[in-house]
Amino acid sequence: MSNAKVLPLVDPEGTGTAAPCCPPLTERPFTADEAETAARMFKALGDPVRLRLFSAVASHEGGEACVCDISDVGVSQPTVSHHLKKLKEAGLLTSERRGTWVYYRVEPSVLAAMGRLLSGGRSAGQ
Amino acid sequence: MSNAKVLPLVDPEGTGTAAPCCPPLTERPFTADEAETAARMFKALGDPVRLRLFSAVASHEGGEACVCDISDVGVSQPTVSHHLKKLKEAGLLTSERRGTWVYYRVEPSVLAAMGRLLSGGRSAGQ
DNA sequence: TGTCTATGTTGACACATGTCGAACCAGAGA
DNA sequence: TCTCTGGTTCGACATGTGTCAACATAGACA
Repeated sequence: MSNAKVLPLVDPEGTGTAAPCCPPLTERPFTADEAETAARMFKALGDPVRLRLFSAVASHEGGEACVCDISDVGVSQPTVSHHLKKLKEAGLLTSERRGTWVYYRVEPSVLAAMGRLLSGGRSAGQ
Repeated sequence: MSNAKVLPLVDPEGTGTAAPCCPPLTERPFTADEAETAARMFKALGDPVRLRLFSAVASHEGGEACVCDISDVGVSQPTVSHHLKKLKEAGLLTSERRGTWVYYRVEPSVLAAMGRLLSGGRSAGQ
């Protein structure tokens, strides 16, 4: 599975110079296209198991973790793999095989962009 | 429909003093309970139609809008109503009837808390 | 080479979700 | 009171999603 088809959700540098997928939620009504793109990210985090997996990876040292470290979320391993794939398809994680183990890593720029999307860059109070 | 059953997702003031539902995603692995709570919010925003509705309300003057202003999202009015109800149940919106029209309003503190959750507690611009 | 362990994939199933039309409810105004 | 308009709820349906068991694959090691 290639990581090449990560969605162009955000600017890779997180600088805000390259246009992210969407303006802050409070800035203007989303177009259908913007909503489709952003909803994909939110939907990926809209499952408790995926949220735990994502949080486990994000909070692990170096922002990466092998599957063996995070697969204790109460579901079978195929299910864990399934959810990790979903997170990867949403552009929130990337994976890399190193020997026996597969390591998953967060995309910090995506996290930052989603935070910006929600907090409007300002203090979220409009 | 009462707004009384809004979930205790975040501290109502957005000050961070009252404990929000969850730590930043990057701080520690979510517990099953934290994940369940936070996933409800993300899932609510994980649908394009809901995201457009929410963005339309959030970007409207005063942070509130009547249904008639935002129901042009390409689906029938019952469906719009259905999604607005979902957003309300997730604690992202509140509603109030004023005469003929029903007005929906965003919960700024919820937005801020979600931004904080994603950006690790810092100012979301990383 | 063969075997073992760690992951990913496939197929199938039950359940949740998005959508609509029709019916219903709440105010406004005549 | 009746009627009109804005909005919600109900019932039904098609689709999407989460889950697992079983199978397949990749690398390590003997």
